[in-house]
Amino acid sequence: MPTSPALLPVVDVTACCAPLDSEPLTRSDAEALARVLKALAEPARLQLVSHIASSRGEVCACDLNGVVGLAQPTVSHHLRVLVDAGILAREKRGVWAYYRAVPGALGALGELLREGWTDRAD
Amino acid sequence: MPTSPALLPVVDVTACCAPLDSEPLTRSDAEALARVLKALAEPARLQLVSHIASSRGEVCACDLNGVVGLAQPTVSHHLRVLVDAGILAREKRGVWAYYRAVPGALGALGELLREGWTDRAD
DNA sequence: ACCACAGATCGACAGATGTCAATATCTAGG
DNA sequence: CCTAGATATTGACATCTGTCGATCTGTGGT
Repeated sequence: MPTSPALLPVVDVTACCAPLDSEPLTRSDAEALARVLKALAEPARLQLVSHIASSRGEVCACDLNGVVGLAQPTVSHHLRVLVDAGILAREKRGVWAYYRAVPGALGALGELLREGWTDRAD
Repeated sequence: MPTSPALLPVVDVTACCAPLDSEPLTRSDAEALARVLKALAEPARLQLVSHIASSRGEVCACDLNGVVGLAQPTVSHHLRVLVDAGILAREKRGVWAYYRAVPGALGALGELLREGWTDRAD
């Protein structure tokens, strides 16, 4: 296999813990969850993720440089953080790098937060 | 007025923005969202929130000091961050402080993240 | 081989953040 | 009023984090 081998880094947010309100998080679960949340908890990264997600499919890094008003190394850094967290996936084709949202990643995170808080009215 | 007046700080995460994958976040929306996510993106705070949420109802601060292995001022600091973010609400009765989860807060956040990522398979 | 360009990495720096000891504030009893 | 106890606030400190300029690493074309 010539090109990029991995396409699913996927941090296991879903495997991290129970719905969050069913039982208290252990320290290590909390650390795992915090790692992913930290990756998201930054305005520029939220804009990048939102831009990529709303365009459905992949986005060239060259387009992302313009999205937030930051220098190219900074954007590259933010994208790296998001990839490391399993939120985005990167594929390099030729000179260009394409980013896409990892399917289940943020969905699982959302579920985790939503579970017990939306309408627990019983 | 003697006692505590407000009981619903409630940061408007829900009013912040569209489902996140429908259109790119503006800078200010991203900043608002990041503020709330930053409050959550810390292991100790996640444990505190989880502990409070899983016990349904209110929890005395005196019980929370033991939950994470941190000094009392540190726990107080973390709780303050969570209250400021609209995730927890505090009510002081006598010498004791009771914390509870703000009903819609994290639910809305979860929805926001979940919306476009779970199974967008069309 | 060379050049031009896209993107990643490095090094440095300012500002934010988590932590705790010490102290302050407030409440309830005596 | 004074003491005891529970939280909150302050000050200091080390670490983490976002930012950018400079540089490195590739790829594609000539």
